[in-house]
Amino acid sequence: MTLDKAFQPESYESRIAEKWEHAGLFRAGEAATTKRFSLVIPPPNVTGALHIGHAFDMTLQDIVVRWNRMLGHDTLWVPGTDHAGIATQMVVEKRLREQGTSRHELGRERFEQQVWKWKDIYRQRIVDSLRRLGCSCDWSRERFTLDPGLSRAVRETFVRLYDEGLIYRGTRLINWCPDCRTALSDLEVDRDKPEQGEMWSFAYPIEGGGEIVVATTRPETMLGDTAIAVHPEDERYRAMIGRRVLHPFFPERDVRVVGDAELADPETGTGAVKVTPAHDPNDFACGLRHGLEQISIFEPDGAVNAAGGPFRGLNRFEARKRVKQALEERGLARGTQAHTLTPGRCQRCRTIVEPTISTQWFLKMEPLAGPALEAVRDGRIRFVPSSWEKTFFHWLENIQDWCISRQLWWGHRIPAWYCGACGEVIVSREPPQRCTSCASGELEQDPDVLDTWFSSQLWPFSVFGWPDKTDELARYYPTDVLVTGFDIIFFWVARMIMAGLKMTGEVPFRTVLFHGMVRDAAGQKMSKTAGNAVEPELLLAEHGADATRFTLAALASSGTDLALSEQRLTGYRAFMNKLWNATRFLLLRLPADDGRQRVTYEADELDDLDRYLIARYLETVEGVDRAYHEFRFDQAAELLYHFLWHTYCDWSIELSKPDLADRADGTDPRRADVRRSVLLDVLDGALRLLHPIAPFITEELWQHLPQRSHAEPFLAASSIPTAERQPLPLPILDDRTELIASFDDWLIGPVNAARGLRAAAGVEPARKVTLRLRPRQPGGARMLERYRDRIEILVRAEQVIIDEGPVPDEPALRQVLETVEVVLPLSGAVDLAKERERLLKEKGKLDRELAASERKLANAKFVSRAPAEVVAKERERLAAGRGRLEEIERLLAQLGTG
RNA sequence: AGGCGCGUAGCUCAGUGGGAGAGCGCUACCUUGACACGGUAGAGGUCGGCGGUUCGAUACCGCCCGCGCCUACCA
Repeated sequence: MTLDKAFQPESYESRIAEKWEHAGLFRAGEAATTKRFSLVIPPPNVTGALHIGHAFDMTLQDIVVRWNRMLGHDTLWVPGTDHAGIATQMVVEKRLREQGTSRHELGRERFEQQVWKWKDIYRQRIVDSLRRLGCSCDWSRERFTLDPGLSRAVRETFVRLYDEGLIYRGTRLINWCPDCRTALSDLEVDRDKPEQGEMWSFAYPIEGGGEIVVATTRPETMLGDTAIAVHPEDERYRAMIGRRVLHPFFPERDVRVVGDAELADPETGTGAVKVTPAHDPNDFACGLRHGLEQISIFEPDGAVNAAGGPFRGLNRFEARKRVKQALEERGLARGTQAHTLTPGRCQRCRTIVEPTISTQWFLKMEPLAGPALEAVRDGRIRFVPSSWEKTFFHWLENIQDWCISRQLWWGHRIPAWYCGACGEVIVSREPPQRCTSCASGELEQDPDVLDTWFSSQLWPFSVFGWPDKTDELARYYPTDVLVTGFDIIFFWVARMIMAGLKMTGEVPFRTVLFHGMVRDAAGQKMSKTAGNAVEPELLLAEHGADATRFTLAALASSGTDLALSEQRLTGYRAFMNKLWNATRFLLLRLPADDGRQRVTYEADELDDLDRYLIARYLETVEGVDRAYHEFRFDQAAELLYHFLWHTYCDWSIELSKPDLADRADGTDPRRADVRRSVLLDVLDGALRLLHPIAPFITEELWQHLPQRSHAEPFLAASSIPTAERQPLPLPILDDRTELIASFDDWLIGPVNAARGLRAAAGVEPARKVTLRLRPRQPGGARMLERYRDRIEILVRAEQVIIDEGPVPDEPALRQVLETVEVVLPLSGAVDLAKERERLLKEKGKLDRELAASERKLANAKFVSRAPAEVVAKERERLAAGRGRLEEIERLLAQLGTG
């Protein structure tokens, strides 16, 4: 059972995914554990395939999920998808257009069938991608927002909120998309780039003489003007208040000058504002204040309606031209000025939104916002990072009612019926048979559907069967954590909190982990139109799921956006290959046949290297454990990368090679067995630690390791080492700090110095050298003696002389460490000038450091006010530095004379 | 306009009141029996600027500059 020479993720990932699923590892409720851990997936839209942002979000979730599962919790991750009303309807309509038909031609029922087909295809693709990414969801609990159960939750919520008076039907100014032909909520209106426009002025003649000049960016709306507003204190216009102006196209219309301190600002423009109550939010409010007539001038598609008289039938932009033209012809144009403005655009189709008076369903938000604010303020819900709380508070404190009805065919139909006989509105969980008021059977259901987010906000409990009091709901709700992007903090997170508190009386989750957005290598937003979007499927195919996940985890630092680059991916792919080969090395060094177990060993059998490796491992366990606790996946990834590549491969494996080599000489077989077992146990532990981030490769490699027991058939279902609990029989060393320091001082330091000298002298890598080590501390010779053999290997020395005697005057390169003077004698000539330069550089650096130390210690305030240990440390630094300086000066003197 | 965040090596980013780190990239050398998706050694930074607090500031505070995001407004 050996491994391929290079790691090839495609050779095992799908096999492992199947094994996991077949074994039912991710089904919650199977383990009889007391503590449970649950979360719900932010359901991807069935609009299309998974994008890289999803892959990132899902990777973070799966890390949390796998980590919890390995902690022994009954872990449930509920997967599912979202119907995404407007977005999905749009893509399907686009498809229909390409096929030369339309939803209107098909009719509602057949159109809905088409969308369901679309949904089936993309749900499958999404689910496949999630599996491929390694997501350990409980697939037996997959949900879709239009499932019967979830639809029932939507109706239940609607009826309850209606009965309480929180949901109401009203005629108000709403955001209308003339292209999608539906109402939008405030959040679905984007204001992106400022655009160049004009401020165009024209005059309204005043009845009885004179004129009043107004400026506007939308001249066409003057067709719906019903007043001119001026500031009541504005001297220029005060006398005109109450006067009638003559509408150029509708002279019979009663348009008057009104005084309105809120709308009119004397500083802006001419100080006089035209008022179009039916097509502007501020004008609408002004209209209510003054009882103005609201004249809607557009059809749902944005064309001018009958109220526009001669301009009827023109679209908004054509109408603008023609209105301007007509006003010019009448001599009423009064000039133009360049003006930048940022029009509101439909989030989905980018069409400029038309504020329109319309009858829609609304949800009162203020009564819901209070408890949500409270839940975050008092810590029942924790935001990570907490900086998002302010944003959340600000939005909820200024919240507006939510327009929840949409003029779409794809979504949850509004559970309201209208009586054709008496006009009664009946809101009901189930379709009513007769009018509750007049008993007529002539009932018609509201044709509209609800905003998608109305159902999404119920997701954390609707997936568990709410409103029924199911066992699942009792066990897994409230969920523990929600992992999502900050871009939907208002759309989704805030609304879930409000809905959860309102409908269940409990918070929907205890912690919200916000992450940033995935950008391209240059830090630019990814978009299909810009052509810089990365398909997760391609990444998985090219680098494997683990390298992709590891990259995303490593870049996921505290909620900020991340720049994903190909270089990063290849780098971490190389790491996976390194890990693969380290395991391969161990497996190749195992006894050929029956002895493929890890022997048990006693703590006193461990040598210095075993103990050093274990010490570093335990250090890593603690760091990674802390990082997972704090959702710092970047730190976990970094610690594991460093430990596995550098500590484990570069030092431990390299130093172990002689012990594990097939040698007929007197190598102690017991020693080799112990070393192998330690290496295997530490690797086993490291694979466990890494598993939440890189599940496939760790599972594959772990399956190849000789197991300590068969109690844990899968790594995915095994336990993870923590600061408190070690699943492997490694000793908890209590002298870790000393072990590590000793290794660094007497082995790693001298080896690095000697290698540096080799390189400085230009010694060919293959050439063996003699190395002289002169301990500079008491007991140093004994320490060096301990590491002599290992130093010999790593420095490629044929001889290591540990020398406490007087300094031999030989041609050599030297480096003075705090603990050791490392001497590389050279049989050939030493380039004296070069060596002098090297030592001078070292001396220069030391001089600067010593000067700084001396200055500090000469400062009476430092000595008296700084903590004693800081002062002591500084004194030590000074003493050690002086010692080194003396040595270097001695060497320089020697060079000068020699 | 208000709010939030960022500015540290060529790039992407960690980090801490007590002489700055990582990954990648770069340079030189090396096909050594786990791995060239590799190894060894190196170069590279007045931690955005100016003030303040402090014995000591890259870190804390204030102001400024630059960048990004969010909310609001935009006759």
